[in-house]
Amino acid sequence: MTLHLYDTASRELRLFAPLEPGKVGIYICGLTTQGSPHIGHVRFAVAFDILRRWLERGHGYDVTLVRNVTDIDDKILAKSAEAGQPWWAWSYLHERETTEALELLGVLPPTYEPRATGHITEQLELIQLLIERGHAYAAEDGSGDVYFDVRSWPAYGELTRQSIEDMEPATDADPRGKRDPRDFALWKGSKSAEPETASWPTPYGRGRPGWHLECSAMARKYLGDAFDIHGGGVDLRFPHHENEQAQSRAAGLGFANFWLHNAWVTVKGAKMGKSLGNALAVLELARTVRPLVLRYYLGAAHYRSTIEYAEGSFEEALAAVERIEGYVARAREVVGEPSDQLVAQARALPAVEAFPPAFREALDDDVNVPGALAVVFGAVREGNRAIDAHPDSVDQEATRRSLLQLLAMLDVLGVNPLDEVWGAEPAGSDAATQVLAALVEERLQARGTARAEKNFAEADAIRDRLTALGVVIEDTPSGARWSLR
RNA sequence: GGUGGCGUGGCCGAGAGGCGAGGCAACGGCCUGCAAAGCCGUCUACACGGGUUCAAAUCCCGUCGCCACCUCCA
Repeated sequence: MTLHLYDTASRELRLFAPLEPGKVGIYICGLTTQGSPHIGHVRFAVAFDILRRWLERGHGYDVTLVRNVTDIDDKILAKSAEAGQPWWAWSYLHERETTEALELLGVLPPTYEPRATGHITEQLELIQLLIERGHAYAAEDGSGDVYFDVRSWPAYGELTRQSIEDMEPATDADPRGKRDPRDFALWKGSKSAEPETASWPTPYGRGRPGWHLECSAMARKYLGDAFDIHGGGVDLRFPHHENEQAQSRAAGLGFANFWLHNAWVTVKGAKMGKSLGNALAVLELARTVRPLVLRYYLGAAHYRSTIEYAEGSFEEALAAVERIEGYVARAREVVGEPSDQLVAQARALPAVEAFPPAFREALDDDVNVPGALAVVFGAVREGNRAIDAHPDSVDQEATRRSLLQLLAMLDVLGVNPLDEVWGAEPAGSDAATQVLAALVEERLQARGTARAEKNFAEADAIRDRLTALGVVIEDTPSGARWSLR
């Protein structure tokens, strides 16, 4: 019961305890609505999905997960203009694509998903508070910009341990009405080239949200002045998270208790990016790689370790997934219960019964998924061994317990092959599937007859034919089993 | 210049002073008519150079290489 998480702010593993007993508030940055998501973009969602599931299933916390959508920023305005589309259409299109990608990967929906443009009032309130407290000012050049005054906040830089003096001055940034080049925009005055719809009236003139303020305002609204965990990708530490913390704390809010940051997905050592030409778009990839395999791949490494994508990475993940699925299928045959019932029972299992100590220890140790997977594979080996030991008289009750425990563990990691999110079972109830099953059974009977007559040429021909069509045959003591590849 | 991180077997990827994580691949064996799946076994690794210690992949010092962030970034 002692969960430790690596807090980026203190750079150490800290014992996690919620601010309010039994409840955990999490705010995550990351939804990209500038373009279609690639697997690097969605890693954060998988990583924090596992944390969220563990907090709920392993610790029984009531989790409120807020995942924001920053649906307006410089890039969205620029890209949509380039594409000749309204910025809001552009943003919403990509928001939907991202949501689709995350659902495909079995990421549980957040409790709420607030949009920056839906919280203008809350942002203006926060600006007002910062101005009153002497930490923000409206630009004196009449641009309508409002800046955070970094010199007025001595703690500025504390999250990433940087001192203002050592920072590279922003060479490309427009100094405009800034008192200090490192001051950042809370609010951006509308420019003449920008669409009318991208601005809102304020006491400082028409304008739109800066990049950081929306997170502070929305976290405050839904999670309170202080909340438990703030997450996002490593690259967001500075400036985004540093600025969020500065503006929230300067406004007198406690803000995040823990800062968690996930690492990148890289290709040949370089970060993945559309502009770099090495991006693997999730929705495209999903046409050739099963979503469950993608999910396994993205979740299998520790969240703070870089995942290095290489040729064959998905094949490896597939092999691992098939190893798990192989045992699940075997055990399910022994147990003989429908998968939805098994999943429900595994989910209803009390945490102490569901999770072996080694599994619990691994996830309690800063969400050590590789360690947890080692327990999973150990369970798979044990289970296979138990069935192999007495193939003719398998202990049904023991197999059932082992299977439920395994499913519970897989469920926490979001890679439960029986989970309905991965789609219908091959042995589904639709007409086409039933016809297929009947036809395959017929061929298998013919093969069985041929084998009984020791006509192996004929038997192998039938098997080869089915294999070529994508039907995998496995002989078991109780007869041949088939599955679709 | 500042800040943070990384270098582990053929590959991926945990661990963090003694006890061979795990997955994939390969090879050998069991099982099988042959396969497939499964099981058993083999491959005993920690960038380099010093140091501390009874004991270092792990701690300390140095070196080399790689990456991220420093106001667009998952």
